[in-house]
This record gives sequence, C-alpha cells and structure tokens, in this order.
Amino acid sequence: MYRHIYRVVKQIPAGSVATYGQVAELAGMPGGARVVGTALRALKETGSAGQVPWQRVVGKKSPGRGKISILDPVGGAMQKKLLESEGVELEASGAISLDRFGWLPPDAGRR
DNA sequence: CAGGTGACTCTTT
DNA sequence: GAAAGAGCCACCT
Repeated sequence: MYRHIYRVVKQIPAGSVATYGQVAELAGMPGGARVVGTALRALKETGSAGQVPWQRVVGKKSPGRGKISILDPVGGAMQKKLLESEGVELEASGAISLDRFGWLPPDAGRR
C-alpha cells in the first residue's frame, strides 16, 4: 500500500501543487518519483481517488515549472480542470509556475 | 529469482 | 531549446 505517499499528498494545501520527486522525498523514498506515479495510478484502482488530491501532484519539468506528466489524457484534462477550480493558474500547455503555486513542505530539509 | 515497464528527474549532446 | 541516455524504486509477468 502506498499509504505513506497518500499521506503526503493529502497534506498538500488547496491552491498549491507538489512534484513527484518532492512527494517521494517526503514519503521517505528519495529518488522514488516513479513509485509515486505508480501509486497515483493505482489510486484509480483502489478507489481512493476521492480521498487523495492527486491532481495537486505534477511532474517537474524545467526548474520552477511544473507540468502534468500524467499519461491518461482523460485524467490529465480532469486534473487541469480541478486545479483551475482550486485557484491554480495553468500556463499555456498546462504548465504551472512552482514559484507561485509550488507547495512549501512544513519540514523541508529540517530535522 | 530475473526481466520488463512506468502518472519521474537529471545530465549531456 | 529539444531529444536522448542513464539512474532510480516498486510492481507485474
């Protein structure tokens, strides 16, 4: 079960987004960004999609810029729609400015 | 146990 | 700036 990953994703506040690598690191799996993606994909199977704001997790393309890396085109469209609904402004191509909407972890690198 | 795959990320050409 | 290669961890066959 990816409960660790889900826990981190649930901590992401509305109107903010986090990258897979960031979630993986906070979940205790540095470098396990791929696993986070697998976990989110499994969300649909487990039916936990309604409990975990997976739409707030995006892929980190260029530094300071997030992007929807989801494979499923349907889920991607839904994610973009949900993010806009939360107040996150998406640039052209669905890119997100992490400088403005990037989630700052409560205990990043401390402790 | 071994091989292949993937909602990732970084470095190099 | 875009494309390709390598590294990474977990899951499935």
